[in-house]
Amino acid sequence: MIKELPIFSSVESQVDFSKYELQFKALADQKRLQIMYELTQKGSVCVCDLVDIVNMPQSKLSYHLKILLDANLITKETKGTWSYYELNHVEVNRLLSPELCCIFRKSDENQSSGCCS
Amino acid sequence: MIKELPIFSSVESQVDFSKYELQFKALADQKRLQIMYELTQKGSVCVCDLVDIVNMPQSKLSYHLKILLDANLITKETKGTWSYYELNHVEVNRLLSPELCCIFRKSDENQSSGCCS
DNA sequence: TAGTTAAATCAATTTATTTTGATTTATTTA
DNA sequence: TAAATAAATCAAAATAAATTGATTTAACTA
Repeated sequence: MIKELPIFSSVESQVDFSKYELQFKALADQKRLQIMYELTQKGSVCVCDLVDIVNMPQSKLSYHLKILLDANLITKETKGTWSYYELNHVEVNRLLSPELCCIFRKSDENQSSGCCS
Repeated sequence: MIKELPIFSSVESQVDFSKYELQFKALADQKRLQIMYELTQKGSVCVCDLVDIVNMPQSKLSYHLKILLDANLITKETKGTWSYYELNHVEVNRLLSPELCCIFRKSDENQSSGCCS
């Protein structure tokens, strides 16, 4: 069996995937996906409540929220002592398929698109 | 300042995100994203060529290919001694946004959707 | 058959990420 | 003002993932 010659350029096609790496890293954890899911369900939630919802020690939750925030997948608004977090729907939609976005979309806000079977 | 009472159920909404965790973990690496990109560009590529294309030692490449394969993001076909890998477009499209999928779609095969500006 | 090449696997090391509990800073309430 | 609560941060320990070079298995070729 004779193999045809490879057609490759040793000039590396350097596309910068660093932003995606950061975002996929943030998504690559069940705990963080659950946090995102709960934010989808409940809208805006403060850390003090989220601690009970996801059943996590506060410092651990804070760590994971920071990773999601740095990846721009959630947003934060501080009111006095409390910090409220929300899903960044725009960025999530930019990244994930309509099918997947559905998981992070409340069932009563199914817009235009024909997803969410 | 008085905070409203939390409305949460301590009954954990256990959605299973394990499959997504696996897939996002596979995507959460620039080297693997580059491998996927090259498979998109070149179609079906054997490991022996890919070694030069992505400029990686063989055992390292093999390790990363396995992670992508286990996540069902690529497929493998063995012909004799050679193993040819391809992008699993169906699965990638199922997971990622049209915008993102464009990165993993050859420029001459832009179908229906109005993406790839 | 002997030698060569392709590609997977292995074990050891290195590097990165996560968890933990304590501390800190800021804000609020009594 | 003093005590209490919210949430971020820190350093250490624990876990997990990636890299390396060597080895192995299989298939091809001379």
